Amino acid sequence: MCLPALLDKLSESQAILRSPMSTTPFKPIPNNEKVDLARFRVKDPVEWLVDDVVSWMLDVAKRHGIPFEEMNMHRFANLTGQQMITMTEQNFIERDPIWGPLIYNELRKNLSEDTSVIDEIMKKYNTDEETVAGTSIGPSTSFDIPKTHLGAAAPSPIVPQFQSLTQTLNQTLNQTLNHSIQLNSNLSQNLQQTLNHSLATSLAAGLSSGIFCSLFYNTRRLLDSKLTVIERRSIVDSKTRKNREGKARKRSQHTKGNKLWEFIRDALKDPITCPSIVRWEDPIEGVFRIVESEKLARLWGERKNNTKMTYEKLSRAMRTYYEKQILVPVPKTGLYPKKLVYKFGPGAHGWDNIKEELL
DNA sequence: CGATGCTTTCCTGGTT
DNA sequence: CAACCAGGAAAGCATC
Repeated sequence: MCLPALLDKLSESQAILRSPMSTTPFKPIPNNEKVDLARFRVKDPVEWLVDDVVSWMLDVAKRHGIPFEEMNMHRFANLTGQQMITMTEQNFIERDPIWGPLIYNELRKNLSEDTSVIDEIMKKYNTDEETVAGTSIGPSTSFDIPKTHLGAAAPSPIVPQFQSLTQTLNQTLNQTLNHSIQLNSNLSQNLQQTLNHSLATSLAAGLSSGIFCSLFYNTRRLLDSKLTVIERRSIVDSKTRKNREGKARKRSQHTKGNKLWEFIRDALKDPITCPSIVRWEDPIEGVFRIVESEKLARLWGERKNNTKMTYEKLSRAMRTYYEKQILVPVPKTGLYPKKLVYKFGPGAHGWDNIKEELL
């Protein structure tokens, strides 16, 4: 995230507000530092990052002829779309007494039908979170999950599928979290299994991706709030791995994070490249597909400053990962396309978001 | 400066 | 037939 860069943009935005939004996409390099002021247009509000929120607000200001400096932009500049969706009109007014209602209404306009359900859930989530915020965050052995979080709530318009899902998730979470108190070393794995379970269940229930994103996001926040410092430390300690002889592992080489599989993993997280160039086929299993092979090769070449990179060469490098189990063969189940599909293996890490955030 | 790890390049042959 | 896959061999390059 590069808020300073955004604020720099804001200071230049007299010009931005006068001229039409640029429709020229930025060079699709993952993790680049540029701020695409039009990117929010191609995303659902629920997917907006902090940059997107600010871009959107600039757009609102422009459309309504509001001098952007009159908006309390800084009061919104640390919010993601997901967080913004959870806010009430009053929350908007608190942040900007003058333009709050307008910004609130503009956001409502952006939300699709699906998000009315998300909204309902998130409102409930917020209520609970305020309660949680008032309690001690210190070490605790209680992992009680607020009932209203996960479905056993007062009557609501939430669809039956969702209620069923959230009940399942509630049970699984409680089981896993309580079990993890005794088995700290397995905490990370358990959490991951829990989330995988929730994902599998939601997919099985045929829920829309919007609802799933909301659920997944809530679950992550919930788990985060429940993890104690001690537990986090135990996870970090477990990262200090040793080899089979018990000796400390040699410090890894090529620490620049410039490995091909990391580049692809990061491309799968970047809305600039995913799903247009690479996309998940099955995020639970780590199965992904290369959509635009030559474009991906070009991007990889740019990253390595090698204009001669081709997909043939990139794929050869990919195949060397089978030995190290960074990639593993894609199951021939017929579920996936036969070409351009790969699967992350135990040697790869960080492709699972929850794992990434916890470690 | 050598060892090491990670590609990169080239290649042959097979599959879709 | 083009595009992709599999993997051997060797070279290149950055880092330790």
